[in-house]
Amino acid sequence: MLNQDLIHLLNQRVRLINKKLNESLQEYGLYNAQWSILYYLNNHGAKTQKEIMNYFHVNAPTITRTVKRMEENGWVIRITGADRRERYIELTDMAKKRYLEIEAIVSTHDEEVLSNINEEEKKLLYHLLNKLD
Amino acid sequence: MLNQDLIHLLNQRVRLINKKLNESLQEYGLYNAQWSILYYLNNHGAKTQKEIMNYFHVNAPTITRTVKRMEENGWVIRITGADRRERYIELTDMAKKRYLEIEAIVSTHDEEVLSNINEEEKKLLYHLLNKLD
DNA sequence: CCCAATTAGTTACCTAGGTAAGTATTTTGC
DNA sequence: GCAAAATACTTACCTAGGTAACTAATTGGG
Repeated sequence: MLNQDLIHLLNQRVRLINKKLNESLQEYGLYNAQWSILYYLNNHGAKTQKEIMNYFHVNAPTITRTVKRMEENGWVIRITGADRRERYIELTDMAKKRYLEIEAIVSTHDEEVLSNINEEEKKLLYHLLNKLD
Repeated sequence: MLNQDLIHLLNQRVRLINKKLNESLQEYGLYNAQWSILYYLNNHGAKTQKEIMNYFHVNAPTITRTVKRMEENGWVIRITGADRRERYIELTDMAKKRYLEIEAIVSTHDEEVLSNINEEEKKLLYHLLNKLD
């Protein structure tokens, strides 16, 4: 088992999963990264970009961009905080309204991706991925 | 164990692995996707863009772009085949010369990534990833 | 109290992936 | 044998990730 092959496979699987998810989300004009933020905000309430950044372990410009697209498409609004450097990102009523419907679609996607893996194997996979440096 | 969490983790790990690899490759002006192609061509000889595409399960424009960058930086040359629609991509002497040195750096990276995982776990991880749809 | 350092976010520019539509060449079917 | 279909690649434009350098606002130390 070559290390290279394992990492290669990891990359391929993630590419395919995201491609498939994007196809499922297409009818909503949403993309995978945008869905992730929608999910996070719906379940944790309004957050600053810094908090979103830390949650996803992604750099600041990525959040600026993705949130901007979501704002343009009416999914979120940006509210300046008490600390006026901060921007709180909040779901719009439209986003809250459609959330469950979209979640159902994403859940179906996730189940398909993991359909050949049982609960124990999921735990194992999670455990192994967490061991990667 | 939520499906979502597992897929989320998968994405994060791949992001971090590629980020780290890019840092290691920076001194050569190479990026992860370019290294993958360098590796493939070194070990399999000159290939058409179609063959590279099929090997990596990636779309045609991605290969066009990445190969173009590699050509600009002197890593490969593109040779029109007998079928004049085809472009054979071939490593330059410079690329062949530096290959081993770069491979050593990538190997170190791969070993670091997998340092907490033993041989049996690697096989298991490989097996589980292959079960993803 | 004020100026330097820190922090939150933005902008500009890079690689890497995707789709859709186009060009040039080769194959195929009548 | 030629027109239609298929194939290899390219181009234009999209999202998503990265770094570096910037602005604006807040904090902290002398």
